[in-house]
Amino acid sequence: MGSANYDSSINLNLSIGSLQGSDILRIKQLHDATQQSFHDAAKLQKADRSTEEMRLAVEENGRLKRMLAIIRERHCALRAQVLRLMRSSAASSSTSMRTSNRKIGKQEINGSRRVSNRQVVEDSRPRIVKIYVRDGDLVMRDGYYWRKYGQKVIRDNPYPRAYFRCSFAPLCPVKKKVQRSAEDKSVHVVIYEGEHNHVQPSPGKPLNYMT
DNA sequence: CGACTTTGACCTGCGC
DNA sequence: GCGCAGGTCAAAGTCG
Ligand SMILES: [Zn+2]
Repeated sequence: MGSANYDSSINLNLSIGSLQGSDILRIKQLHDATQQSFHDAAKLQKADRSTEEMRLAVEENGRLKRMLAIIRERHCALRAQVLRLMRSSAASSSTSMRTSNRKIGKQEINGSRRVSNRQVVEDSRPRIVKIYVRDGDLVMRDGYYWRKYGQKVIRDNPYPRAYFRCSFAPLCPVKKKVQRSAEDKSVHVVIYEGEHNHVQPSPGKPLNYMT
């Protein structure tokens, strides 16, 4: 069931400002543990196919599933918190500008893997948050409900840009644009615009997804 | 049947 | 004013 290359689909590297503390570390550890367990489970299933082992594997699978759900929920919560933080810190943008407004930590392609991930390019009054999210094929859940209301092909970009509106509250003015990076297909550029006027719906439950 | 996508048409700001 | 590019509308379609 679980595949050995599962790690490619869960790639939570949240590195933002000063928030990359113990939370991310903990999630990473959980993730690694899950990965290890997936490996073990796969090995078990392949090694011998006695029903006892099978039962154990199924049991393990259930536990792992639960663990994964927890991880996902925490990841979702963390991401929402990051968004909130960015928005609230954007409110006090009078004297102290943030770090370099341009490129913060782009990609340091030195050895093998790029570590770039999320960066804020926040600017302007009406709370615009731009996020570069890289996560293979993990569904992008940010804890809100979105209704798609348009899609356009942007010049010099082979991939279309999708327009979403927050549909949790009918009066919520928040909009969201999603578009893929021209070069790296695994990078989505998400632009949040506006501020929610309602509480966040239950995080981690059924939400929309897109690829 | 209601909520959401899809998709072409329509609108708008901007440079020429 | 015209044309283009980006943003939005809304009718028709899809799904549970
Ligand atoms: Zn909202």
